[in-house]
Amino acid sequence: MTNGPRFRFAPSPTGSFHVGGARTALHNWALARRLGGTFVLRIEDTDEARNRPEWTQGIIDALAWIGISADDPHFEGPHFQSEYAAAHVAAAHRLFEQGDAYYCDLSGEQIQERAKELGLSGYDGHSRDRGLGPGPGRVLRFRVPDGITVVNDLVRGEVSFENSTIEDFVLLRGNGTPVFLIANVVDDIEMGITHVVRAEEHLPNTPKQQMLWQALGHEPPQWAHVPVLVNEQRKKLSKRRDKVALEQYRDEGFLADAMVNYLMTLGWTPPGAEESGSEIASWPEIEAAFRLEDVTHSPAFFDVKKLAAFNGDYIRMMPLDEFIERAGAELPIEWDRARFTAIAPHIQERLTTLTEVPDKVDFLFWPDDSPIEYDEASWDKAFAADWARPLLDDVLEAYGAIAEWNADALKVALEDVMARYELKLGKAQAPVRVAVTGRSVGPPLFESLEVLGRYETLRRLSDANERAAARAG
RNA sequence: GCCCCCAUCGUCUAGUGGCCUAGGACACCACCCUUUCAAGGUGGCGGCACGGGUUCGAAUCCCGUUGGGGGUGCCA
Repeated sequence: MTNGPRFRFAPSPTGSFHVGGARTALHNWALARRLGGTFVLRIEDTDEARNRPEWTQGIIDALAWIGISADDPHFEGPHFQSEYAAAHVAAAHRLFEQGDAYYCDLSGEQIQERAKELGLSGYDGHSRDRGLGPGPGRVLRFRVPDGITVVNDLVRGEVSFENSTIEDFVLLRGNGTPVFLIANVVDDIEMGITHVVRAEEHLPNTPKQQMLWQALGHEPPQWAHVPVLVNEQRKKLSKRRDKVALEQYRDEGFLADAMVNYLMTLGWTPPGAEESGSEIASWPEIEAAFRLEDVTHSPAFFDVKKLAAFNGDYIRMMPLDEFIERAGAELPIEWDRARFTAIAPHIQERLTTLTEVPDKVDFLFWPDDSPIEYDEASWDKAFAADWARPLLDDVLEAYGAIAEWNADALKVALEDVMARYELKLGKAQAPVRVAVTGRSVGPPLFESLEVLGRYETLRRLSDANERAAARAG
């Protein structure tokens, strides 16, 4: 608990954690920490249709993954909106008693009919002065006052709304339960929230909420509406169409640091990016520099390609032992760790995500004497030239005679052979690589052979030789 | 329909009236390096939506147009 400004992040539990939510959480978190304030987590669980207890843990875990730790002194919560239901209702009743709200007994169909007749788009304020009291099936509506509501937004400046365009919105449903608008405001008031930083889609709600704050006798908070994240069609990222689950990116081998860094570059630029020629920035740097005033006003496309580029950078920046540990976790349990450790430095700079690791090194873990699965396209290309088979033959002989089985010796031996064919290393290594790994691309060849060992290397070379002979014949 | 927001390279952005012949990042292309593939280096392609103002001067200010997006529930 701190005395500074109080921010809040108020997701509704829906099963997976949206990357857009992660971004706004990060915004709130950066500000709360830098300003010596508090990040309040509130679970908006009042919609019973979509709410399960395990979703809450999912949110906490997701936040922890991106560095928003419930153990941090700047973190408060989780609070549950459902636990404040009595306060929501009480506030609504108070509004009724003050005359700021009134009951209405019109059904949805009736409202639509009236609107159609009157040429309006929504509720016409039919019950404003009918003096109805509470009763079953009656909703409580807020009496929107005349005038103009000006929302002061930290990212957009002043946004004004003509109150006449805002209909008298519902506070309490026919069954007496509160709706989001009032629940949200009452919670924010109860929790002493000073800054509401959320996605732009909430901007149209804001005048209504501001009126509620005022009617309830409080100064509205500082509002800030950050632009939404969109897909390639420029539509708001949605769970239905788009890949938005943070957990999914995590499972696909994306690093939290890369995700956080990338998310923060959407709508904002880390300091010094232009001078350094890089948008890579550590969280402390980001936290120290992030300001709502600097956030862009237009929606940003969530570009997985760029995320992947960041991820590759972050993998390369990892200390080797950390890389070995984390990449090793992606490997099948039965694969020999020492063997992986030996090849690890050679694959670290060749990755985009951690989950690619097994495919990069699998040839080192095939059981001895098992048949090699060749990629046919690679094979055909590597053995197309007529020198390929004789060269492989010579390499097999030369490697059989190698005294010290290490990368340098293996390279020298191949260079001796290829000289006879007047080939360059780039070409000469191709048949050897395909023979041993089954593919035309992979980690540096001689290091791979060193790790693979003499026995398997010779055996695979020999197998390939036979196959090449069979095909030639 | 109505309300609100937005508009710089394909994408993310820098830019707050002269420093802009518009800068960087991702992507793409070429070259270099090279043991394949990467990584790295160098270079290139590519943008201020349009039209009016204001001003000595506009990417930057104003108006309009067009185009996008969001909201418009007894969901959150």
